[in-house]
This record gives sequence, structure tokens and C-alpha cells, in this order.
Amino acid sequence: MNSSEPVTLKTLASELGLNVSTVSRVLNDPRGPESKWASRQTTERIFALAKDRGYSRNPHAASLRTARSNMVGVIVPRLQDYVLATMYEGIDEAATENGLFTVVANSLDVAATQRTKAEMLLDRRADGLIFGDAHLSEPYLDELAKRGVPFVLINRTCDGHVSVTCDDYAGGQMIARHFLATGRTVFGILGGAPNTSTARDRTAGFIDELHSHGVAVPEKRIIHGGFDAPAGQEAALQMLEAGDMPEAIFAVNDFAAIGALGVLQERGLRVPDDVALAGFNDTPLAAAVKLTTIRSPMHEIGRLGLEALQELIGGREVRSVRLEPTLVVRASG
Amino acid sequence: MNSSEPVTLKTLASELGLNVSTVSRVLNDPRGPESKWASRQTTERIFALAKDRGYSRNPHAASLRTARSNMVGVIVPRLQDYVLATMYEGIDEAATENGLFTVVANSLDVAATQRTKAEMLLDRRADGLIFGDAHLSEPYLDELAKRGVPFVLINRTCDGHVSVTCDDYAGGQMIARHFLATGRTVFGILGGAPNTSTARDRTAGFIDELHSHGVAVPEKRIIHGGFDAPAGQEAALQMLEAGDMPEAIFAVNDFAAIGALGVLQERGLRVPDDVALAGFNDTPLAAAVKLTTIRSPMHEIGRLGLEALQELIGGREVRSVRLEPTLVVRASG
DNA sequence: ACGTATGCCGCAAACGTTTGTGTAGTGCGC
DNA sequence: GCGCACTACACAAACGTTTGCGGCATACGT
Repeated sequence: MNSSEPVTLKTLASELGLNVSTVSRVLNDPRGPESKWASRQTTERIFALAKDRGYSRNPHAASLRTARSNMVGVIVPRLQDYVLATMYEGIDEAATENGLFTVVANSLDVAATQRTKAEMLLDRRADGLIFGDAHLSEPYLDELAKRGVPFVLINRTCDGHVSVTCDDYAGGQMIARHFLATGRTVFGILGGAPNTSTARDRTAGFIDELHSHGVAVPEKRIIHGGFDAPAGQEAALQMLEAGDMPEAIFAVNDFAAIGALGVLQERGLRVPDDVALAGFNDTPLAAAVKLTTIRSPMHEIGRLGLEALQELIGGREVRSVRLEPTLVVRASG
Repeated sequence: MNSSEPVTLKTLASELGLNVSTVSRVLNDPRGPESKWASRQTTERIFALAKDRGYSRNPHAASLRTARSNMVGVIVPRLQDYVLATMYEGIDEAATENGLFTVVANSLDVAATQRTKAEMLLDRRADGLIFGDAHLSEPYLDELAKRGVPFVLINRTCDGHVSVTCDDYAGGQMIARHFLATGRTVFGILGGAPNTSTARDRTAGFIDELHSHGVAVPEKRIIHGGFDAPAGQEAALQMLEAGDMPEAIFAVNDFAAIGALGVLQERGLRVPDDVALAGFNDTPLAAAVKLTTIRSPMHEIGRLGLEALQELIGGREVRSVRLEPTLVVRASG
């Protein structure tokens, strides 16, 4: 509440006529006031004084002593991205509940930056790391595993590492079934960044499901690029210029879908009458433009990601998790 | 690179036959290899060994000693919000360049949470705070100021505290002039959360500019609410049900504008022919739906916010900054 | 009456830095 | 040959915790 000298364990101890060790033990006991480290009386006096003086443990001193920071580092492609921002919110929520705190950094989806940021967080003594930007081949993650650094992946998987993701393959299948059920027969895909598991699995689910119904998607109607709106625009233009517009397009990401949507409408194509369109993730953006999409449990992925990391840090065995998505049908298809 | 024992100053010192103090001074000297704390020879040996052993300073020990964490806390209404996420990116970018790191927390725009999160960050010994969620009346900020905690506001102002913002008033004026220039005469406002400076100033700029051209906006056509899409939808519905649709609507936020846009189009109103619409901030969403809006320098606001905070922490005097916005005309108005 | 358990608490050694205060040795001016 | 200023280091005391090890009572069982 007030002035000068910071209040430390020593302050409290001397004022109570106790030793710092006793105060420390009582204050740290998970049983709280039921602590067995001191008499009922003493325990209460300690808590009372701590509260009165506004004591707060110095985390640096504690971390120095225990060699644990209670901090976890999070690396995402970009926080501006609603999807990753939401996952991060989930992570941070769970972290706060567990007395941890998080530090987040953008990698811009480039490997070198990912490494730089991760090492920066480790220099800060992060207890573990969460990556939202894994690629299909990740020498750096292999190296980290070898070094014994605890980490988990979210959103995207990578062989041999623990991850918490949406069942992207199932999501792709759902869109395929929906398109078939509404009578479409010719399909195109905006495939996103090909070196990510999300792009790969969503595409594969879509294609496999079509295939099992006797429909094939020719290579030329699978257009790769990025996950953002400009990438979607470019892909749509490419389809238009090829003069080969499918009856339905599956974009593996809402933003790419929105980008494509803009181009299609500008060129006078009616959505969904001339061409149906679906995205992936169900961002607010999708709702605003009436886009059919797959809702993925982004917040939950973040939460589970943190919980998995905590298990890992605690030295326990952890298995990857894949959460079920749901189909959201809107006006676009 | 490898195993077991962590490498500390002591490790290096004893291996070099030096005292830890010498190693510490050399390694910390801003002049780097030109350090004057040891002979040229010794300096080089120190740097070489540090690099070879992969030494990294233990920040907890350093912070314990210096009572500075090199960490700044950032509090935003919600990281999912593109606007705040972008500002945070600016903050973090500048922080990284200055050897600081940032921790961010959501306040959900509620005062009690803001306080809780801020205190949590201060418990973690943040050197200073940046608030992106200030309200017009902020007893907590006054209290913090009294306690001598260094902090700055971004995005929103609050009397008596240092802030870095967009010139919201000027932005409101720009929209007003644009609407007038395109021949509109009857206006409505989606005013956002009334207890924020952004809502107040954008609205005031709009109204004052109209007023100076002899046009008034009656109270009943100023609808308050939130900054998100649902709030915009509700406001638009309210206007529709009042049977009193203006020729042009200024929403003080892109998301609210998008929400309104959806409702208007659903009701068969043509935008901009029946009613023109403008938002504020120029988010990608705005570009995607062709919304006329005001571009605010969000990233730069974040950067300058951090720099201002650094000055404050350094004990220097700091003045508030207001950055100029620009008008972006698109199809909606 | 004696050993042993248990309750309650103190001692002191770390953890890895930073930094104020020495202090040998060297070179210089005179 | 003395004082003086440097150079190039070393010493040691913090910073605030956590935690292994005791230790002194009192209670309890036999």
C-alpha cells in the first residue's frame, strides 16, 4: 500500500520474531492456513502480517533458487492471426489457472526466426515451449528434443513430437460430404502452405472422401500458396484465368476463402449458385461474410496444449491429442 | 550445446583463472570487445570461452541483484481483437530491439480484471506497464500513478496520464467531410462504448465537423453499444425499427461497421446507394468487405508506446503523442 | 523412568549475478 | 628515487528465496 523498503520474508520474519525459513514454508504450503509447518496460532499471524504488509514473493529470488521460472514460451506465426491469437488466449488462460505465465513471440512462419525467438525464450529460462508454427520437416524441433527441452506443438503436427490439434483430416472430409450432398461434382482446392500439416491433412481428407465417392480432383485444381487473403485472391484469379472454374472450392483457411470470395464476386460470379465456397476455422470474419466453414476448437486446443506441456515438464508421458471439428453451413455453400 | 552442469560466470572464471567479477564486467560492457575492464587479450579469451561454452546470463540472478526485470507488462481488452494484437506486435517489436521482453494479458475491458492482471504483472516485477484498455474514468490508474508505477496508455487516452494514440477527433472529421463531399445530408452514428476516449473523440470530431457545415446529428441517431460486430448488428436493427434510416452511417469501429453492413444487406438496403457506411481502423476485414474507413497507425502506436514507457522508466519526462490517421475510401461509401 | 515419536521451529548453505572497494604492478614525470 | 596515475584485475557483500538438517520441547507408550 505504501512506502520505501520492499517487504521481504526477512521483514516479516523479524517482525514476527520468527525465522525466514518458517515464514517461507508456511506461505508456500499448498494447504494454506491448514499448513503443518507451524502452530495454528503462528500460521495465522504469518498470513495476517503478510497480507497487511502486502507481501509478494520475489519471483526472481525464487526462480534463482529453484531453477524454475514458472514461465512458458509460446511461438506463433503471427499474433495478428485470429486463429493463433485465440489459441494463445486458451494457453494463457490455462497457464494463469496453474500459476504459470506465458510469453509469446511471432516467428512469421520462418524457420530462422522461429529458432531465434525460441532460443531467446530459453535464455529467459522458460520451463517449456509451445509451438504454433511447426512445419512438416523441423530439424530445430528434433534438436530441441535431443537437448531435452520440453515442448508441445499446437495447431500443426510434426512427426515424432507431441501435438494438440484439430482433426484436420476429418474436417476436410466434412466439407467434401457437404459439397457432394448439395449436388456439386467438380471441385477445386485452395491448399495453403504445403509444408504444414494443416494444409496437408485438410486437403487429404477432402480428396480422400471425394475419392471414396468416385470423384477425383485433378492436380491442376489444387492451388498452393499462403493462408491469408491475398493468397486466396491470387489463387482465385489463377482459376479464373485458366478458364476452368469448379462448381465448389474448398479453401483450407477462412482468410484465403474470403480473399477468393472477393475476387469471385468482383468478376460477377454468384456464390454459391455459380460456385460454392467453404473455408476452415470459423473465424468471426467467416460469420460476417456468411461463409460455410469448419469450426475448430481453437481455444480448447490452446488450453490442452498448455496442460500437455505441464505434464511434460512434470516428467510424465504425454500423448498427442486430436479434437473433433464441426461443420458450419452458411450462405456461401 | 551439450550436457550436465549449467555454465555460469563461475564456470567461465575458474576455467580462465579469473574472478567472476571481471568476467561479468567484460561480458556486460556495452562496448563489447572494446571493453576497458580487462586487457585486450583477456577480453578476447573471455568472449571466446563464453561463446564456446554457450554461456547465457541467468536473468533471475541478474534481476535479483539489480531489482530490474527488463520486462514490461501489457494489458489489452482482448488479444483476439486485430487492432490490439497489432499494437501489441508493435510494442513487442520495439521491446525486443531494446533488450526488453513483454508479457501480455487480456482484461476483457472490465475494470476489476484490469486491476487483477496489472497487479499480477507487478507481482512478477514488471518494470512498467502499458494499458490498451483505459476508460474515461480510471481510479486504478490514478492509484498506480500515486504509487509511482511507470505506465503509459495506448489507443485510448485518459486525463492526466501519458498516452500514445491516433488522432481520433481528426479521423471523425475526415469521415464527416467525405460524407458531405459525396452529397449526404442525414447522418447516423454507431458510437461504440461511451466510456472510452476513442468513441468519444471519433464521435465528437464527426459531429463538430458536420456542425461547422451547418448540419446537426440528433441524439436519437447516435447509438451506443460495444465495438464488436454483434453491437453493430444490434445498432443497425435499432435504426431500422425506428424507421429512421440516415443517408450515411459512421461506425467508430470497423467491426461494428461490418456487423451493421450485414444487417443492412440482409434487409435489402443497397450500400452505398441507399445508405453509405464508414468504419474506423482499416482492418483487413474492412478491406475484404470494401469498407470505407480511417487507417490508424496501430503498429506505430505500439512502438511509440513502448518507447515512451522506456523514457518513463528511465526517469525522464514524457509527453503524450497523437498520430495522424488517413482516409481510405472504398465501395461502402 | 526411559525410549521414541511428533510438533514446532531455527541454522545455514546455496542459487548466479552485480558492484563498491581494494591492490599489485607498470610507466611516467621530475 | 619518489609520488602519481593508470591498467588489470581480485575480494566480498549483497539481492530474497528454498530446503536439508537439526534440535528442543512435550506427549506417549510400555
